[in-house]
Formats: sequence, structure tokens, C-alpha cells
Amino acid sequence: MYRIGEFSTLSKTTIKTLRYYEKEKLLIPSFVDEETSYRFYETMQLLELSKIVSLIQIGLSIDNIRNILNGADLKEVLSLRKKELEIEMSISEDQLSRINYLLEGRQMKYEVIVKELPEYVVYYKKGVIKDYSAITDFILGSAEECKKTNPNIKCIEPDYCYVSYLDEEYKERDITIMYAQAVTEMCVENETIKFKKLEPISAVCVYHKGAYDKLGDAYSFITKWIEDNNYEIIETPRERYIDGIWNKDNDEDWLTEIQFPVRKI
Amino acid sequence: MYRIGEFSTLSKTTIKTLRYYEKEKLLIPSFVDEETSYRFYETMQLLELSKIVSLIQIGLSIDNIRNILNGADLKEVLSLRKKELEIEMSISEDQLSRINYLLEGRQMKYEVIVKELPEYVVYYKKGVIKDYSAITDFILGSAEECKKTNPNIKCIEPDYCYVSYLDEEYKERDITIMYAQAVTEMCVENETIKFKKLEPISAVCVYHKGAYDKLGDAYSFITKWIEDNNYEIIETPRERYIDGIWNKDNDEDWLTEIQFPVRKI
DNA sequence: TTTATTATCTACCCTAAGGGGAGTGTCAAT
DNA sequence: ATTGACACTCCCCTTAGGGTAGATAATAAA
Repeated sequence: MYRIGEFSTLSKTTIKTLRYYEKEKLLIPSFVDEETSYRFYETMQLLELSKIVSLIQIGLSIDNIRNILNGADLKEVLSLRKKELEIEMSISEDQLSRINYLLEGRQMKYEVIVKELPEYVVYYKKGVIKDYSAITDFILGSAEECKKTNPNIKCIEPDYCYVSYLDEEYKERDITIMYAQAVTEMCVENETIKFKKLEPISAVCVYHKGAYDKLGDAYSFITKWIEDNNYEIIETPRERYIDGIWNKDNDEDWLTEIQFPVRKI
Repeated sequence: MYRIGEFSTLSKTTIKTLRYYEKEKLLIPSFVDEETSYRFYETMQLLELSKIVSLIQIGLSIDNIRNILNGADLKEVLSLRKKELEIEMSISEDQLSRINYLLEGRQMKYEVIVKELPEYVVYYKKGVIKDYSAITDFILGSAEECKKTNPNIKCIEPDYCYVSYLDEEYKERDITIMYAQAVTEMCVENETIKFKKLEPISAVCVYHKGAYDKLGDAYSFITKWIEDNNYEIIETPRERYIDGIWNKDNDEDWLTEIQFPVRKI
């Protein structure tokens, strides 16, 4: 019969931990003096404790360990923990590759974040524009054409709309684009305006501040980032206009988000 | 100017989190109505938040992020986080290999735990015994011989003593062994009793319950475990007698701990 | 035997990054 | 004026124990 301090030294477990395991009903001292409340342990409890510690060391929670001690299926619990661990490890690898990327000295010119985009219902219009300056007109035109057949259509709050570039190569003239605007429900289509549902996806995103002439930098930055961090692009990127000529006079205040739908390789 | 709900949807960040970031002084709303306490955010704060989220996503703590925003050296913080991550990943790998080991269906006959052993000062005696039954006499003899030259020597509390087998091969007769007993300080040596200091080490340990005839199982189990989990033995194993013939009549109650000094490969 | 020191007890508060809910106040539309 | 949606603050909760305070118990020294 050892008092808690000796037992603690024998088992290399702190007194706090021993008391905690008693409270959690993992390891009950074999005798407790009713008058003094002193705990007394026997050598055989080193075996019990050793089992608990070995389970702790593979990262199981107190709850899981208690269940195992009460007869739960060890392999089942271990399999769950294994899945957890695999997820943890892939997150760690992800973080490590991002850190290495930043440590390689590239300017953190853009902050890259990965988001989960929800499902959206959008109306969209495809078309060809002469050059980039025509985008605004194309967007305004789309909205009007949609209102023709659907005068009561409602956009979601807050707004979600974007432009995608459908050309295979980079072009400065005769650019094929698609404009999509999230709405509350599917409505009537016409020749130019169609509807579709966008599935939820992950997207690597950056915000671009300022005029559009430097958007190219953001694109090359983000595509490089995606390669370096082991993601794979699964859809055409979306250019999402948050602030622009329509509400900010100074082009330094314009704000655009670029979203690249991706999947982890 | 967006209210918190809209800003939350725009940034895909929960309202709770936005309020928490304000409390932690990471992201202060650009305007707070003094009467209603309503928070108002501007689009430019999406950029600030995006920076914060990107730092969160690489696993930095709120404190670290606040320091970075206040001008701390980003690379330094990232390097520290990188080291942390590498440690986390090696722990995860360790846990995973242990889980796989258990899932492969081997009986969890012994619970393996890894301990850090502290520094010990010991007296020790090397010798050859006829067979295993002579161990007890060897141990008692050693203690007496030590008392001869050091009548006042004190063992540490709680006791730590062990036997190591020094033969290169497994033998059943004429076994070379060493008995070591931890004491409070270095004392006078004589022909048979020497002193030395044991450095702190890591050890893979199992408890063995019962008579000594099945100790071999424990040894083969633990050595296999060490190989499978990428450790390397750096010293001869220690057999530590906790309960035995001297205090327990029934050999089923004997308890022995086997400690293998190891290093992670 | 008395005193001094050490060991142990319970009880309470603390961690990181928010989540959940109660109770109350505000805004816009009907 | 009322209703429903939205926002506010305040408080408690999460893991696996750590830290400390004040009280009592056991042991060692005088």
C-alpha cells in the first residue's frame, strides 16, 4: 500500500493526474481512509495505470479510455482515432507547406485563405466582350435581360456574383466571359439568361485591392500557391467584385476577390 | 458599412468569432454605434480579416497573430510554429504506428509505455550466477557487501533497483549479470561494489505480472514493439523487481517492470 | 512530548478559441 | 402597433490537468 506521493514516483505520474483519474473513474485507489481521505494504492494498480497511460500516449481521450475499460471494442475506438490522426496529419502537412512557402521569402503580397463555398442558385449569361473595359456594361446588361423575363427575381443577401473567363488562353480582346449572379430560386430562362445550381466546393481565395490592371499578379500568385501547396484546380476561377466603380470613386478603394475552386491532391 | 450578420456572411466567419476577434483586438469594427452597441464593418476589413484567417489557417495562436499585426517579425514567428508543427507531426506518426501495431491483431498482452527516467546514482555489482534461481542471493549479497564499506549508505525513496544481463547471447546457466541499486550519493568503492551515475534517458517499459518463467514473452514482445515503432535500444534492458518472493507469497502477485533504454530513430 | 517540516486533503480558478443559450434591446416591414 | 429577424451582453461550457490557498495528517527533529 503506497500513499499517493510514493505511487506517483513509482509510476512517474503526477499526483494531480492520479486524483484526476480517480475523479474520472479511470483508476480508483484500492483503499481510501475514511477519516483522513488519504488515498492508498497497491502495486497491482501500476498495471492498470500502465494500461491507461499507454492509451493516453496514443492520443485517446479520457472518455474513450473509460469506455474501453468498461468493455467497449478496442479496435473500433482505435480505428476512429486512426482516422482522426490521419486528418490531423494532413492538416499539419498543409500548414507546414504554407509556412515553408512564406519562409521562402516571397512577399506576403496576398493573403491566401481556403474557404468552403456553399451551394448557390445562380442565373448566368455567357458572351464575348471586346476588351476588359466592357465588363461593367456586360454585367448591367445581364441584369436587365434577366429582369425582362423575371421582373420579380431576387438576389440573395448579401450579394454573391462573379465573372469567369472561359477562353483557354489569355486574351486582351474578344474575351469570352460568363457572369453569374446568385438568386433566391430558379426562374424562367430566356435566350441569353440561364439558371443553374452550383455545388458546394472549397476555394482558394485572395482579395485584390485596387484597379484591375494588376489583377494578373493576383492570378499568377494564386496559381503558383495552389501548385506549391498541393491543391488542384477543379473549375474556372471566379472574379468577385465587391467594391468598384459603382460605389467607389477612387480606384484604390476597389476590392475584388478571386476564388479558385480546388481540391486537395 | 455592413452589420455584423452581413459581414459574417461575406467573410464566411461566424458572428461569435468576429466578436471574439474584437475582444482580442485583432479586428476592431470601423464603427460602433454608442447607443445600440451595434458593430459596423467596411469592405476593407475583409482584407484585414483575410490576413487574420490566413494566419489562423497555418495554426498560429491569437496571441501570435496579434503580435504579428503589431509589427513582430513574421519569419521568426513562422519558424517557431514550424518547429512546433514538426514536433506535432512526429508525435502523430508515433501514435499512428502504435495504433497500427494494435490493430494488426496482436494481443495487447503487455501495455507499452514510454517514460523519461531521471538521473540516478547507483552502486552496482557485476558477477556470474549459476542459474536464474540464484538472482535473489546475488542481490542480497550485493547489499551486504556494500554495507561493509558503507554502513550508513541510504537508498532513495521510493526504491529503484534493477538487474541487467550482460551476456551477448541468451543463457540459462553461468549468467553474467549486474545488479544496480539507486542511492542518495556516491560512497566508497571496494573490490566488488562500484558506483556510477546513470544519465537521464527515455525507456520503453512494460510491467510483467506473475512468476519469472514467462519474462521471456515480455522481452520478445517489447523488442518487437521497439522495432515496429522505430525506436532503437541504446543500453542493456533493466529488470526492475517491484513485488516478489520477499513480500508476496503467491507468485501470481509478483510484479516486475522491464525497462529498455531507447532513442527514437 | 513538543515542535517543525513535509505530505496530503478539498476547493476554487485557470488554460484556447470560441460555441450555446438566456434574457433583453433594435430595426424594418406590415 | 405589432411582428419577426437581427443584435447586444452576460454567463457557463469544452480538455486534461496545473496552480495555489487554507486546513489537516504524518513523520522527523529537538
